[in-house]
Amino acid sequence: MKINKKQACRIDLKQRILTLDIEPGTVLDETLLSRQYELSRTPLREVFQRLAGEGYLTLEENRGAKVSSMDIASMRNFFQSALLIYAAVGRLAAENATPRQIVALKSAQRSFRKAGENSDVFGMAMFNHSFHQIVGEMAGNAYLTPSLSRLLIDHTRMSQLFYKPKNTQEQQLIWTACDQHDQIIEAIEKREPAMVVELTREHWALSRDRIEKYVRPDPLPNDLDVDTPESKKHAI
Amino acid sequence: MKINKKQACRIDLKQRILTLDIEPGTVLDETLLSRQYELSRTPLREVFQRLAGEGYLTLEENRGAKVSSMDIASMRNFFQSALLIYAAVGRLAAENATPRQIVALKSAQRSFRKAGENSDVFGMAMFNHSFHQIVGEMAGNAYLTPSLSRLLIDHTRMSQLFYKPKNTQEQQLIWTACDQHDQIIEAIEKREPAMVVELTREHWALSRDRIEKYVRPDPLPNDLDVDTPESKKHAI
DNA sequence: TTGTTGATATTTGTATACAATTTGTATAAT
DNA sequence: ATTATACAAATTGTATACAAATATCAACAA
Repeated sequence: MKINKKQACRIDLKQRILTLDIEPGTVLDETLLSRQYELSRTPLREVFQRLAGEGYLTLEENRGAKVSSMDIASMRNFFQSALLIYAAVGRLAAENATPRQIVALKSAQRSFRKAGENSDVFGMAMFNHSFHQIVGEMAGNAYLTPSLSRLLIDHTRMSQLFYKPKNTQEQQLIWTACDQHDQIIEAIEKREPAMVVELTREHWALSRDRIEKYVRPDPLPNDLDVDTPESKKHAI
Repeated sequence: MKINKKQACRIDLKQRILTLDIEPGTVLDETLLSRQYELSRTPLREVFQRLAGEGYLTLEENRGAKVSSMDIASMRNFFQSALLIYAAVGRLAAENATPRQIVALKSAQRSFRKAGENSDVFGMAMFNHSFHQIVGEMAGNAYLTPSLSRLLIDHTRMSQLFYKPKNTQEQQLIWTACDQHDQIIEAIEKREPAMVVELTREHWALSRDRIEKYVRPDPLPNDLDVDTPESKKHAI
C-alpha cells in the first residue's frame, strides 16, 4: 500500500491545474508544496521539470515554476490548430483502437454521462479529458499525442468555465456532446475512420461554439436611445 | 563568461542524440555523465526529466534514462503524420514570421548550404534541424511545436543515415533540397502561405523518397539463373 | 542443464545542508 | 521626491550522504 508519493504528487498537481484549482499564471512555491506532498524539494523539482515537459508548467531560470497561462495569443492558436489534431487523431484511433482501449473509452464515457446527470462540473471536465486522452492513446502515434495533450490541457481548463449550464438550452448542448461521444465510440468500434473524422468535426464545432458564446455572450439590452440625454448623443 | 553548465549539458546531450553519437536505445549512466559534464547527479537528473519531456529520452521508474528508440512502429507513425504537421507549421510561418526570424532562417540556410558544399554530414543534419526548428518558431503555435519537435528529432536522426551522398545523383538531390529551402524562405518573406505549403509538400516528398530509397535500395543483380547448378534448381 | 535462492554490488531515488541568485528594504545621495 | 546603493531575507540551484530498489552472481536443488 506504499504508493509512490512522487507519482501521486504529479497526478494531483495535474488535476489541480486542469480543474483550475491552481489558476493559470500561478507561481508554485517549492517549500510549501514539498511540505504539502510530504516530499523533499529534489523529487518535487523533478516533478516540475516533467510537468513542464508535458505543457502544464513553464520553468524560468532562477525564477520558479509557473502554471502555463491562457492568454489571448494561446486561445487564438488553440482555435487555429485544435480541429487539425483532433481529426487526425480521431482517424488513427478508428484504424488502430484495441478492444481493451474501447472498454476503457466506454468506461470514461459512462463516468462522463453520470457527471453530466449530477451537474458535476469538475467530473464532466475531467472525464471528458480522459475520453479524449484515451482516443489519443488509441491513435498510438507518438508524434501527434504531444500536441493533443497540450490542446487537451487548455481545452479542459476552458471547460471549467463553460460546462456550468446557465439554462436548459445550455444543458441540452451538454447532452448533445454526450451523444456525440457515444457516436464516436460506435464509429471507432466499427472501424470507420471517415465517420470518426466527421463526428469529431461536429463535436469540435459544438465545443467551439460554446466557448465563443461564453467569450462573446448576448449583449445586454441596448436602451441607450431611451436613457441617453440629447446632449450626450451629440457630444464630441 | 560563466555559462550555465546545466544548460550546456542539455544542449550537448541533445546534439549527441541528434547526431547519433549516442544511439537510439542507449541507457544513460548518471554517474558517468555527471562526471563528464562536471555536474552532480541532481541537476543532471533534472536535465533528463526535461529531455524526456521534449521526446529525446524516455524514463522508467528505477531503471534510468534511455534514448528514445526508432523502431518500425515509430517510423510508420513518422511517415503518417509528418506532412500534416510540416504543412500546417509552414502555413502559419508564412503568416506570422517576424523580420528577425527571417534573418535567423537565412543564416541557418547559409550554414546548411556550406555544410553541403563540404560534404559535412553532421553539419547538414544539424543546420537542417535548425532551419525547420526556426520555421516552427515562426509559426509561433505552442500546440503544434511539440509535435514538430518530436518529428524533427527523428527526422534529423534518420538524416544522419541518408545524407551521406553515395553518388552524384544523390548529391544532386541534396542541392535540390537546398534550393527548396531558398524557395521556402522566399515564400515566407512574401507572405504566401499557400506557396509555402506547396513547397513544404515537395520538400517532404523529396526527403521521404530519400529515406525510402535508403530503406529499400535497388536490389543486387539477380544472377541466380546463371550461377545456380541444375541440382539446386530442382531441390525440394 | 535449468532454475531457485540469497548474499553482495551497483544503480536509482530522496533528504538535507550549503551555495548562488534574486527579491525586498532601508538609508544615503542627488 | 526620486533614484542609487548596500545590506538582509527569501528563494532557487547544487552537492553530498544516505535509503531503497534492482541487477549480478555464486551456491545449491531439481
